[in-house]
Amino acid sequence: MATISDVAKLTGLSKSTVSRVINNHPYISKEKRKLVEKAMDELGYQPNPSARRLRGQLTSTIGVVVPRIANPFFSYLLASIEQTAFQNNYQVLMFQSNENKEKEVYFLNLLKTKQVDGLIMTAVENDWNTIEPFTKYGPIILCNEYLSSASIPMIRVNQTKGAYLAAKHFIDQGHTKIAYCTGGLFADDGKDKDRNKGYQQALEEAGIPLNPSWIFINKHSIEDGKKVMKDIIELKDNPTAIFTGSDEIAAGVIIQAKELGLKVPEDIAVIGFDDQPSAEMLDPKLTTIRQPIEQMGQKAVEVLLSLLNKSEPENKMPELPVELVVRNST
Amino acid sequence: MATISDVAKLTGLSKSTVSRVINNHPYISKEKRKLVEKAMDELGYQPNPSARRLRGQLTSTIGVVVPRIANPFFSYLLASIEQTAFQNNYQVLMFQSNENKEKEVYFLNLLKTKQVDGLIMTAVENDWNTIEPFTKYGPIILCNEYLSSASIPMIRVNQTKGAYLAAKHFIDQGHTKIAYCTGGLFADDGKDKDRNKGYQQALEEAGIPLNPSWIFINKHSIEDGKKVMKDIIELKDNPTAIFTGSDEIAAGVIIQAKELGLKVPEDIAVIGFDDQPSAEMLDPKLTTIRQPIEQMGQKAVEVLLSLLNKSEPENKMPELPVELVVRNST
DNA sequence: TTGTAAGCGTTATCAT
DNA sequence: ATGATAACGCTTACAA
Repeated sequence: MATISDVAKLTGLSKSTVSRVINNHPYISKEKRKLVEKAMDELGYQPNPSARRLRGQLTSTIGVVVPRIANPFFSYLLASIEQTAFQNNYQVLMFQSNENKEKEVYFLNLLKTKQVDGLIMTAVENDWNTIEPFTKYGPIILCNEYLSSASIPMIRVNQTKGAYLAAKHFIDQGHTKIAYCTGGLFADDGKDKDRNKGYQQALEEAGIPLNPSWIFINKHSIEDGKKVMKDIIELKDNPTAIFTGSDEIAAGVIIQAKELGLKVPEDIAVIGFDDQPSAEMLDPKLTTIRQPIEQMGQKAVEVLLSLLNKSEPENKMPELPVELVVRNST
Repeated sequence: MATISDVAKLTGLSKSTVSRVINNHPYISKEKRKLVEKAMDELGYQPNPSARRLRGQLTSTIGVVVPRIANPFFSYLLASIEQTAFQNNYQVLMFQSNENKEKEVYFLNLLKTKQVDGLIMTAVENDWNTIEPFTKYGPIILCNEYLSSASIPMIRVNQTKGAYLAAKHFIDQGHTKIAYCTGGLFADDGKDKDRNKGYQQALEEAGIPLNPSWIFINKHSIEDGKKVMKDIIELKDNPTAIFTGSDEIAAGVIIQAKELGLKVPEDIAVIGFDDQPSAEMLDPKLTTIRQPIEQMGQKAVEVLLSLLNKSEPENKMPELPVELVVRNST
């Protein structure tokens, strides 16, 4: 590996001059610049990032925490983040928290040791009190996640509107018995409160009372979706429509419904959330709420980088738009 | 951030002694060791990885190159790699090549600058001559990818057997007109030659001649699958079965077949490759070849780490088993 | 415009 | 068993 000294030696100049060329400092004669550039090329020279980092200069790596990368939502988000980061000459250190608090803390420590310059968290497991102390070592931002107690940038979509659109769509179609799944609890705080609010709001506007036996909490996977459908059919009073928290749950619901001999949407209408490729694979194709995943990742990187460059981002709390995509499950 | 000097100062010992404690050197009195450990704890000391790296010591990051992380196959693979790496105290720097040769070279350079200690490539864009020179900076291994000209470890599944099983399954069901999709070319070398071989072998054994108009090359996505199905229906002589190169292509084929009013498997039987969650979402559920993705990622990390520790891995070229999963599309 | 030298946090070598 | 010191590759005062 060629070092800066090799370049200096080859050109007969000092390390400082070479460094200045590398870092695009002003006040360098054109001829020496050319000379240095030629030498760097010849030697295949690349600055050593560890040295730069140690010296307190250049930042180049951002960390991204996802719960599980195999979840398509997060893999799409990561794809967008990596791409945007790369365009800005940043690399991405990727972690799965696996919904494990200790692992999350381990990652946060990487900020402390400057392994990463900043952190994008797409989900958080610990509470804010645990995370807050790490913010003094580097910027941490939330993307997709929401923490009401935190005061750091959060990139998110208008979840309330998403849930509202879904419920409203059902109501417009004449449904009044509308079930609801959430990944968290049906409570007034927590990350799902916005969606809960949207759902409630639409019902309220239409004068439809809430039926607690149609609310399903802590649902995430395809299997959960199947289970929900099984539970629904056991109810005395069956809902005619269900708004699931994700396309995955929706998939489970639809698969199970068909297995039970039910017709979608005639017997039960289904709306998902995310608009993943699987939405098109399902039969009937899934009506769902589209999240602007690509935009979310892009925005997250932009905000983080502007924080790293000490310039305040224009908007630290952008709220990205959601959209109802009507297909055949409603 | 506390440094080693802070610890030295607090204990009244030298940096050397502290360093020895950190690195578990022998010949340290129990009492000083305790003393140092206590101080490190108090200060919340963490060794600075950049410094260690610069000093040519400790390694802790592996790089993983995938084509597109949003592709479920690769997101599952990455999930497994990250998890295994974490269990071994390694971090994962993740890159998407986006099938771009230059970006790939950029990543390879990270090995040169010791940003990553080793590299797992799950697909390669450049040819071996371009990649080979980088192997002198650190171990590079292939996982899922195969390069006949290379002599580095390759973790892969028995692709030949996978394709053979699929074709054989069709034949056993009485099919003789069996179409085939590949991500590459239908040639004697290249990454898909093993699958091509398996397909041909099964046909040959059954005395079925190859029909070139049923061979589709360079197929990858759902859209490609739809296109293939459209092309098939235009043929004078229609195949009755198709072995696609991935579950994604299979999804496209099935979706399009239904749109064209064809019944799967009655009018056309379909087999995918991978066994992704989407295989269960499709209607009919997809018969497919299951790859042991989790095992692949795990094995890849194990081999890479043993290379990093200079110990030869027991088996540098493991070939993992595939399996036919019969569902309703055949 | 260019060069000299100090220092970032570690660990290895050489003393003691 | 412990300590002093140099070196890893880089950037940045400061000097010239």
